[in-house]
Amino acid sequence: MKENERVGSQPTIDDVARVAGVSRATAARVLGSYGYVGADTRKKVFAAAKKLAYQPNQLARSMATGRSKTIGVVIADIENLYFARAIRAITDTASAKGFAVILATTDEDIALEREAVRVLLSKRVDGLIVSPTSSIDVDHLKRARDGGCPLVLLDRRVPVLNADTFAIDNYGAAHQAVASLIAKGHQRIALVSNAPSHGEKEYLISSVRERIDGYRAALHDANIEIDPNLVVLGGWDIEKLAEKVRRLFDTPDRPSAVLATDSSVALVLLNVFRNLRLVIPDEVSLISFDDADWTAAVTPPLTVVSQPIRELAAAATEDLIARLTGETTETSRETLLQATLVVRDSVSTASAQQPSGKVKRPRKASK
Amino acid sequence: MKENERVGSQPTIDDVARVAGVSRATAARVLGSYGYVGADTRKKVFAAAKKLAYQPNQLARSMATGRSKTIGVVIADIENLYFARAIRAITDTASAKGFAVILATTDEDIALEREAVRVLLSKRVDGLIVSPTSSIDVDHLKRARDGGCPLVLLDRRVPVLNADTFAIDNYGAAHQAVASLIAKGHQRIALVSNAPSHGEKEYLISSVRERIDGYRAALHDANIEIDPNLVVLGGWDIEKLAEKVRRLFDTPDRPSAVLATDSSVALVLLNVFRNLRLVIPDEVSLISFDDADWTAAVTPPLTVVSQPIRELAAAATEDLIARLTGETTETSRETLLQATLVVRDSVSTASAQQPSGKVKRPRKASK
DNA sequence: TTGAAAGCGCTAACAA
DNA sequence: TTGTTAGCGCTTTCAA
Repeated sequence: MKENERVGSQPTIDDVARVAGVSRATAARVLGSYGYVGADTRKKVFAAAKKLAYQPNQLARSMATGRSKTIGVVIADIENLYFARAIRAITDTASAKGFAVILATTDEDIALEREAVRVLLSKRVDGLIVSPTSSIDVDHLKRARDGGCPLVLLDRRVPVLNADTFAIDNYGAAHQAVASLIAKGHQRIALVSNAPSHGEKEYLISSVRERIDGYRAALHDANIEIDPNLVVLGGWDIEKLAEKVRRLFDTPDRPSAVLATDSSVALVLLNVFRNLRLVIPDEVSLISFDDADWTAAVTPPLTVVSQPIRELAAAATEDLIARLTGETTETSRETLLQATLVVRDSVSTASAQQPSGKVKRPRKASK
Repeated sequence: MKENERVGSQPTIDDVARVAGVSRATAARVLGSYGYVGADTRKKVFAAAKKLAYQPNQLARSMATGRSKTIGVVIADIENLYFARAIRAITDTASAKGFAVILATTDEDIALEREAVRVLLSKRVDGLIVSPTSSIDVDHLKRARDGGCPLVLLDRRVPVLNADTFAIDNYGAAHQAVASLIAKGHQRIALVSNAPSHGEKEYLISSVRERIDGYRAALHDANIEIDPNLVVLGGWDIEKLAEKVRRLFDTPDRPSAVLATDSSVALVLLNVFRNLRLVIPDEVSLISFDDADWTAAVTPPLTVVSQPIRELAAAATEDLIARLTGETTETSRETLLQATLVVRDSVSTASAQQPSGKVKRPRKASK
């Protein structure tokens, strides 16, 4: 213990100034690297700072400048690999630019999302990256944005918010996937998602809505009649989803192919198919969104729609930080990245599939 | 725009006080819910606060109180499901207690870890949860702790730090897994990990070190000679690890069973085995740490060591917050949770395994 | 029960 | 080039 150090507490800029024999303002100038400072004054200050192991207090700095060098990230579920990758890209990009990341998780619960935004705002994050749970219930986001907190949307679009948006071309991706199925002769193609089924179409998160639209369009383009029963939505409830899927596939005129909107859904399907003793791709073909690391390791390796989520998230973060730094166009823009179909072995031509002992020809359909 | 609101800026407690017609101190008392305040004064203040949509500035509050209601989490890689689950449990637990979480990722790079700790400290987090990359290079952690920032270790132990630690009983878990393999008649059992191979044993992160110890002990207990070549370490490099594994298994006297220290390693093994056309469990048995969601979906379903990481992380967070709140014993303690072996179908009895056309080296032992 | 005033550690005019 | 000083928004003695 020496000089003016008080026990326990960290040294402040005043301590540094005193040890260096200069005024606080001067010390602040060299430590904050702004303004003019004489060469040897600077040296003295640095020496003092090192001697005291001075670490600037970001909190105080934030108070004074009004900027916290922190961004808030609001996302549904970090255990979902897709979001985990996003968060990883965000933290990497942010920390490379000197920003820290406060993470909040909502579990697709709008109340939690609202609360998360409130907390982040109270911590005075400089900006927000959010993947909104609802396309409708966005007042809290609007307020944040209007209150001066730059907002960037990731993965999901909310046009009314008029915010910079970074998303996948979900329509195109689904269209392409379904078209590839059709090209293989499939006609009865299902789409399975974890999203909520209740409420109006507008309530669906944009990614799922767009995938359904792409799915429909592809069928329509091929003059295949659309059977609404083939779109199954789970409402974020894995058990329920599994049950619905089981019912759909436990019939003679079951779909011959299915598109899963994310890898956790694919897992559910894999499970159901195993229980039903349906073999992929001989009896049912499968394409899933998300190139999760395990999709290539199962038997057979899964054909997937690979989404460039890392690039997307990195771009979103850079955009946000650019806005924070002021280097920005005023108008909000939307960035759409293309997904790519990674063909592996979970799709077969429909004609080669086993009708599993039943005659395929639909009779008077029994519901 | 009405009254004294300034454009853009958020209302402060002074605004509330003015609108309510009381002093700032009084307003602060009711908004911060401390001290004595008259019933109707309180009502007036609340009314004013609601009218202005007042949101307290946590930054300012932190400055004044010296506590930020934020904890820092330093972890290797969020894309690893194990850590993703940990982070999820941490954020859930923390936010339930009113704490936010700043996340930093190190990629097992000690320099990044040091930098992350520095940044978190400068943001004045109230406490730190870290899963240290090194058992040796921990000065930055020691300094943080000594500097008055409570520190809790997660998943990995560093005895010299003398910090509260929450970890799995890795020794026991590995011992049990290997013993179960031995009980099935396996003798040549490999252990494969992603951890770095260079340097001394002490450099290994504790989890892997302990698993290796448990593995050795189980072999030793069964009087099986230990072959150092059967422990392969990858150095966080997936490609290199795959190559090493390929070499190990592309020989006639390849191991008949293998223990993977995490699910990403299992993925590597699955890949290598597929290329080598080794079928599980007929030709090689596999047990992996981590009950990742996909492990039950592959063929065959994998026998795994399920680690209660969520419980562990939640307990760590609660412990940290308890320390922050002062309800704490002075001494540091260690919490060890048991892992459980989830038996599925990736292990067969050694005698049933195909020697893949080669004559098995004659051995006396057979129990 | 309330108010006045002194900080928390830093930045940023404004003077010197 | 450097120092003085007034905040940032809140908490918290100490008086009243």
